[in-house]
Amino acid sequence: MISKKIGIVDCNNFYVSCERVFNPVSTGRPTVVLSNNDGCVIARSQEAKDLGIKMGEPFFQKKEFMDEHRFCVYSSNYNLYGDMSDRVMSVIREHVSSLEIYSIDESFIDVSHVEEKDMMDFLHIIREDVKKRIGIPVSIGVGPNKTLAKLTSHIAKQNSNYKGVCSFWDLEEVRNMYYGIDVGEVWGIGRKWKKKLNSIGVDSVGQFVNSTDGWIRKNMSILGLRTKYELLGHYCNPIVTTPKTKKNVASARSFGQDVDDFSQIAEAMYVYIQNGLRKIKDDSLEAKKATIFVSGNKHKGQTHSYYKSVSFQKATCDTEEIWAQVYPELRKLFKKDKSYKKCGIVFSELTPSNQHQITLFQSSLQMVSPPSNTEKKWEMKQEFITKKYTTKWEDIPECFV
DNA sequence: TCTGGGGTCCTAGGACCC
DNA sequence: TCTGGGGTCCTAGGACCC
Repeated sequence: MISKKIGIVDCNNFYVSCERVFNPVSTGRPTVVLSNNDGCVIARSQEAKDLGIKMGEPFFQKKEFMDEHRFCVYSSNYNLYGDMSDRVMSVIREHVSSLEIYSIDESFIDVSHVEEKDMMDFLHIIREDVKKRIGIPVSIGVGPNKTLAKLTSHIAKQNSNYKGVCSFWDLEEVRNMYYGIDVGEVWGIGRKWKKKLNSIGVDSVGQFVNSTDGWIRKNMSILGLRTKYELLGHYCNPIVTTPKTKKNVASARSFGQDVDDFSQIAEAMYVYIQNGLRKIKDDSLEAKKATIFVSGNKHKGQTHSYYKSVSFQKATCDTEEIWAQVYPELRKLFKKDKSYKKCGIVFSELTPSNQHQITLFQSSLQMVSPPSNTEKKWEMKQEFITKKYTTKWEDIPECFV
């Protein structure tokens, strides 16, 4: 069997790095990017991490601290990050034959053709090219499979001597290193499984790979077992270069404040439907089913959450057609004596838009007019949003020489 | 005042059929 | 009417990822 060489290219502190390309003032200063509604921290610069800011920490709890330490704070700007991501990926693609975009800031690459002795040089070239042309720093880890590529890139980040790139084949005594790495660092082992493993005395990667197949299979399903075998060097999880067709498309948001007025919810839902449909149309898809939901503010102990699925007669991506069927259900879900913090829609049973099923009995739909504009209490808070530097003409930075 | 959003996969259990 | 086993399909829930 020819062994594979798989790499993971990972943008460092991606959202922060994107902001810094256009706001160099934040370079060197502790910097964070906030989730929608400026709710919690979802990206941190190294300086912010060093000051103890945690991933997912509520912003309002740290605001004062951040003011004191002269933080740069940004609302998330997904137009910018999405476009910067596309640019990073296309530079990487120039260097490899096979690339899987795994998330907005990560891609797996197949580098099986590169000799082990040449690997580090090869990785440095990619890293420098992305930095030079796009301005985004990346880390790269390479190993015999995805799980080990991820673990190797973790090792690279822990130790600055690696200068952001690390090859499994340059590491000595890998299996011994496993005893020094927390099992929770492994890709595929999350909080719950880590806790379960700890409870039987398994704390390190080394101990995990020595756990029995039976226990892992029973407690962590086939996925946990696959992770163990990848840590042992097997190749179980192939690179997927053609993007998988989506199975679900969701559009949901928390409101800027609690809302108890049906017209507000209806307007928000209408906007989210349009939002979701835009994503569906971009992929040339249509939906046969949609699930709408409304829910209370869980941080105020409100646990109410109501949802309802609607199956359409035929797959569609027509806003009015969907609204006509969703609106009456939304009306029924809404309870007058409750307040709500979030609503949304998940489209499922997606099919390519050119495959039209002929419907024999098309019942006529009672169209429902779109909601009229309200004062938009539901709109999300974005106090620190930057411009669409790369995707909107008016926002393109000017350069004075 | 203020606590994100969008995905995938696997499994157990219920419904239903023969 | 009662009784049993096995197969398939669907869904909700739970785990994971970023």
